[in-house]
Amino acid sequence: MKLNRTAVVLLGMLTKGPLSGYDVKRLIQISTSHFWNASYGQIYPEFRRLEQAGLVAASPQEHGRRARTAYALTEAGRRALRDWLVSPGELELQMRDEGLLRLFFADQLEPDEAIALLRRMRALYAARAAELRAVCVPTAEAVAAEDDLRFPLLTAGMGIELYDTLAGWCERTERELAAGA
Amino acid sequence: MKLNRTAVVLLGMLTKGPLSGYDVKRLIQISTSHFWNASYGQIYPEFRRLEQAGLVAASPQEHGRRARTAYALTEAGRRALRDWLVSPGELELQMRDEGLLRLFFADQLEPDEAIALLRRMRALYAARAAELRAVCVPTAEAVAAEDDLRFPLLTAGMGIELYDTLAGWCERTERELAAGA
DNA sequence: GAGCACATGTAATTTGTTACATGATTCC
DNA sequence: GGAATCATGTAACAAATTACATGTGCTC
Repeated sequence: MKLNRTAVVLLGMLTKGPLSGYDVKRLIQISTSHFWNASYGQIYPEFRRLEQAGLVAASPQEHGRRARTAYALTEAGRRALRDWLVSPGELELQMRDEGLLRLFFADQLEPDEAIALLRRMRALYAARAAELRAVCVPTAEAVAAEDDLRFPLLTAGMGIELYDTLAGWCERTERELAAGA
Repeated sequence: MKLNRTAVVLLGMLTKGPLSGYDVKRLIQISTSHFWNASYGQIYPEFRRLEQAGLVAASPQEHGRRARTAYALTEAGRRALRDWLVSPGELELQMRDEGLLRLFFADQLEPDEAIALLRRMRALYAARAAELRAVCVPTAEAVAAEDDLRFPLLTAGMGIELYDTLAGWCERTERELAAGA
């Protein structure tokens, strides 16, 4: 079975223990969403496909009176994940930044409108950096105890550096534009 | 008519003059693709929708003996673009970085495999930075002459800074992991 | 007992990629 | 004249978002 990226995220999240679709979505939100996101509409169907392929095992549970399905990684699933992690080929790398898209066409705007746009962008980057900082604090403590959050902490750190860089660039560019106008 | 992002890219590219689908694709490749991409499968159908909405006007041309359709921005199109550029709401911001995704789950890897991954990532970031530098050189000269490439040059500069930051982070992290192992 | 956050999922739609088909032009 | 590249487009498919439907438990 050829793994798509959603499948990879699901399998990867299960390496720490069984999870439901909802659990995974919540984990993604605070961790990988900054570089790879997935919605319910992808998660639940993908779990079923993975089960059919034998890469995860469903274990129906009770949650109040409501049905709930948690999935556990199988040995085949763990192997498939490892194989994917070391597979060769182009690493997909793609960004969608509506702020930059607007800025690219900003010669259609008045100077003050362009500056206002840069401020909006900066606020967004700063907010993302703050989010990541918020999840990093408890994570850093947990890493001291056990080591398996090391790489999540690393990627979060990269995100912080990235967003800080972007916010800084906006600030400088705001000043440049203000001076030029 | 509600503009989707592909429509915005098309209208924006036309502000400098009439273009065919192929022309636009080529322009996107060397400019916006770093923060907003579009494929032929989106471009050609979107041009037809924009024409039906009266935001662009088709002018069939000869290109050798082969048919070729170039589109020009109409006044309505220019207005729609401007309206979108100043419209409020969340700015979409999303990244898909397969390298980071792999790194996030790298506790499933051997230390040297993780380091090899970081090297692959760094090579990719460096290549992207180099691409952007290559288009910046001629652009910077053109800006000196006329001013309407100012914002494209600005966004390219941001891209360079971004990719340089990421490449630098990889290099540092490679060293850290090597020391820790 | 009304409202809200938590929780689980599906269906419809939109968006985006990939593979294909075709022809013209250029360079060797 | 053969291969590579430029050029124009469509159709099939895959991926992703959004809106919806439903129920539970908590708090005011």
